[in-house]
Amino acid sequence: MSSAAKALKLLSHFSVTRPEIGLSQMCRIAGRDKATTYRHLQALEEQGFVEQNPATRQYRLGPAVMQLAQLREATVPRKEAARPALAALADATCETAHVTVLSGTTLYGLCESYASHHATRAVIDLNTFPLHATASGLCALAFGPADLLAAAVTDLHGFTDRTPTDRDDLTALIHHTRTTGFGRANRIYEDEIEGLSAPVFDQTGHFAGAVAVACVATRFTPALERTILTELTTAAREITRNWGGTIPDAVEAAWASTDTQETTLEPTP
Amino acid sequence: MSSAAKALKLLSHFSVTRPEIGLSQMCRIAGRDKATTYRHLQALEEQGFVEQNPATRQYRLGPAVMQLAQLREATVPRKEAARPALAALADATCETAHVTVLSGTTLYGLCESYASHHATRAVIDLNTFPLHATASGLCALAFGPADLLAAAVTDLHGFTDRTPTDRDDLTALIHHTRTTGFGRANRIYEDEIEGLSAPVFDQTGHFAGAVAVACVATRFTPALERTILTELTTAAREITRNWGGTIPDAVEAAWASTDTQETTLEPTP
DNA sequence: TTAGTTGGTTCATATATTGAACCGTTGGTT
DNA sequence: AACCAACGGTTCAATATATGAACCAACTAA
Repeated sequence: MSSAAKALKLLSHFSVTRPEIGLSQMCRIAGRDKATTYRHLQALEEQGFVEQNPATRQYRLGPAVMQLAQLREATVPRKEAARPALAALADATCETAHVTVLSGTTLYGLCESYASHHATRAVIDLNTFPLHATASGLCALAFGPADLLAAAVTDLHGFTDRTPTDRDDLTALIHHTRTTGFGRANRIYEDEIEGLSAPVFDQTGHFAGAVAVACVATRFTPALERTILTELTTAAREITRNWGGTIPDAVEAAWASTDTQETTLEPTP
Repeated sequence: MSSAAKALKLLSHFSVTRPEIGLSQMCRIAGRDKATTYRHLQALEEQGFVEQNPATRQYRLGPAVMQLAQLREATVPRKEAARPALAALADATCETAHVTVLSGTTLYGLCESYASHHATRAVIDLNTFPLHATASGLCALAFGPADLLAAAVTDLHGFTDRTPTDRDDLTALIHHTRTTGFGRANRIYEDEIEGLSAPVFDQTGHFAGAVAVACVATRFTPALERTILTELTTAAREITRNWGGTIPDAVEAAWASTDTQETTLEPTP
């Protein structure tokens, strides 16, 4: 791995639950030498990607990322074009909704929308979504470029005892995703969360990302599932349109067949 | 310079007017070797900081920055806390308003607000603001940490024939900024733009950034200047409050004295 | 005092970066 | 069609650059 990549990777260790990280702590998290980590953080700080909290000396993300994000959104407006549909989705399902975007073989979170209805919510605290263990990831594998599967199987980490940890389990889930048009993560990432997702496409005609609902498992009923699936198709269509794409016929057909069945297919991984 | 820093620097060459950059073009802009640039772009792409436009093969900012920005804003909410005041400022002055934040010795743009009133507007297309040649920069030099001046004088690039290009001219402008409480960039960055700025402070009690108005020079009248100065103080106070800081007495005093004078001091650089 | 943190620094070692020269394509011109 | 220039991408020897064990100084808790 290039030195630049190593430095960049440090940024991925920040999260909502750990927004500030000290030098020693970062060494442990990243598993690298202290001197190296320090120099990398210095380089990042020089460019404004991190800054030190003057009170605690801990590092946190810097202002440069704000500016780059503004520019990215001005160049490729994805977030703004997804937000209304996402809010409507969260509102209609009373559960947490989010959108992911694919770049290369990595699935990034773009934005979330939390429903105000329930006190307990699914909180999205992921920077990159594991392809094999999330509903969005399954969508990517099912509808995205073929090389994703190869990337995914290099690390089939088991998050719960239902996580698909070998290639056959995973391909079964992918197949299910393709035939129904929905990604389904029934407690395969977290024990308490049921995830459902639908693919989104952009102007190139290729898979661009996914829109998903993360539902607290205890609230998950067949009725809610039907609602989520219906609303997911609406949201996926709207976001796809806003991103300048169209839903492929195969996906629309899959959705149509699932709608008529109105049954919960629950494949055992 | 570290290899990581070199790679990071590539990102700063993207701008609103140049959102996509090809490999060869990037080599020319960055003044580095093609192989090196290519590897750096690869590393950046691997981490999602850039992506290739599939149609043109040109590179543009990637989705990872969106996510980092979301996290940064969740950690240190600056943008959201500045936006309303900024919009009000742009609205009241009918000119372009923006907010900058200081990190280390670099002044970054945080957000802009454009007034809908006029067809010709000042467009903010800067990623980092030169300290010696912008109103915000002068605020930083006047009210920020002492080491900024040393950093500024290392590159006193002359943007217009009014840009202060030696240390004495610059210190005179800084002094003027300190006594009036406003940064003033009368055609020292662009010939057609008059800039006025006021400092903003955060919970550490130190200078955190500046709020500024960039006014098309032909519209700049003493009456408009008075309006801008008044609105600037309002905006600076509100943003400072939202950022958890307080305006130092010295600055408030400077503003008060400037208000009563109501004269246009125009120092010749 | 001691022992264990922390953020930050040094320097010899050797590993990872560098750039000139090199491909194969593409798109426009003659 | 042949040509040329510019493009994105690749190779490999030379060496500049990253690396990490050991080392500070400051701080905290026991």
